[in-house]
Amino acid sequence: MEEERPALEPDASGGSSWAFSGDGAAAAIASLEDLYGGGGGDGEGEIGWGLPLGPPGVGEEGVFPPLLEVPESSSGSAPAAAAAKAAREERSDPPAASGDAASSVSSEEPPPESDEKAADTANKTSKKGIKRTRQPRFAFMTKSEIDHLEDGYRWRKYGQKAVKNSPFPRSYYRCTNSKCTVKKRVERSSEDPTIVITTYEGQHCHHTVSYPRGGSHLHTAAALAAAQQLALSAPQLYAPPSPFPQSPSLIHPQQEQRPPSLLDRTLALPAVDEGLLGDIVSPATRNR
DNA sequence: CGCATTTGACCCGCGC
DNA sequence: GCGCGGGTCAAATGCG
Repeated sequence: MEEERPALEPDASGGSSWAFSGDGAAAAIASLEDLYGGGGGDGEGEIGWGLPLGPPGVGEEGVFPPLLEVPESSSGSAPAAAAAKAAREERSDPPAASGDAASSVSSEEPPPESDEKAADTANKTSKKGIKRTRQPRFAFMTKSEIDHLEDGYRWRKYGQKAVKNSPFPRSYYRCTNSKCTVKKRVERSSEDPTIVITTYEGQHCHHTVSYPRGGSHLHTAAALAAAQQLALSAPQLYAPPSPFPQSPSLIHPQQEQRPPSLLDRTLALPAVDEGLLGDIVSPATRNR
């Protein structure tokens, strides 16, 4: 099985390092989808998988900037939490500032029915009749020992929940920037505890901070952020009218002298509206 | 003192 | 109609 060597090959350099080959990307993802492959994926919104486009330079680390993001519109079922979230989000969401970025994002998503629903829900609660903007999501799979990877932004944890079918809890983070409505979910793969799945939701309406905490493992995580920005500006994926503050400097974070034991590779996954893991896997890939 | 994290409770939509 | 699962809030606590 040499030719079909596992996409992920533990590197001898640290045990947490993985060798990666072009084709491996797909395989890696395949394996992951195998982990979450729940089945039930129709070829709805076909999504491609991000392949390692980064130069071999970062290969050792395994940073894969390219990422996919999925329009939630394709999924017929609106996330239950979404509506609920919607109702609450406005609660204290300063549409003023976020409106800048959020609005641009919202323009790409169909506010229609889901919004209607949300509105309906919001209506019930009254005083919350504000339309909520659904932000695109980006999921990344990173092989790391730590859950919360530094990505150049400051996050505040606002919740943690146990995930069904997974011994690992899911953590919810929110950008500390009051004007930023970006959220992040972090959870570990139940199948492979060494893999951390990070899902970003929304776009930062500000630049990264200067790593106040000494951003150690910032390299890959930063790539995620960069990739996120890239994806947003990628015409073929999405073309938000308002460009977000890109951080070119993050695109090649290899300069970071990464800490001893951290992620070694990151895969970009499309996160669908339906959920995290189960949906992260592209239906197309699932079908394979 | 301010900020971040932790943890339990609550809310909501969906599926059965 | 009920139960389940997901997501968020808010009070309490700890740390720098």
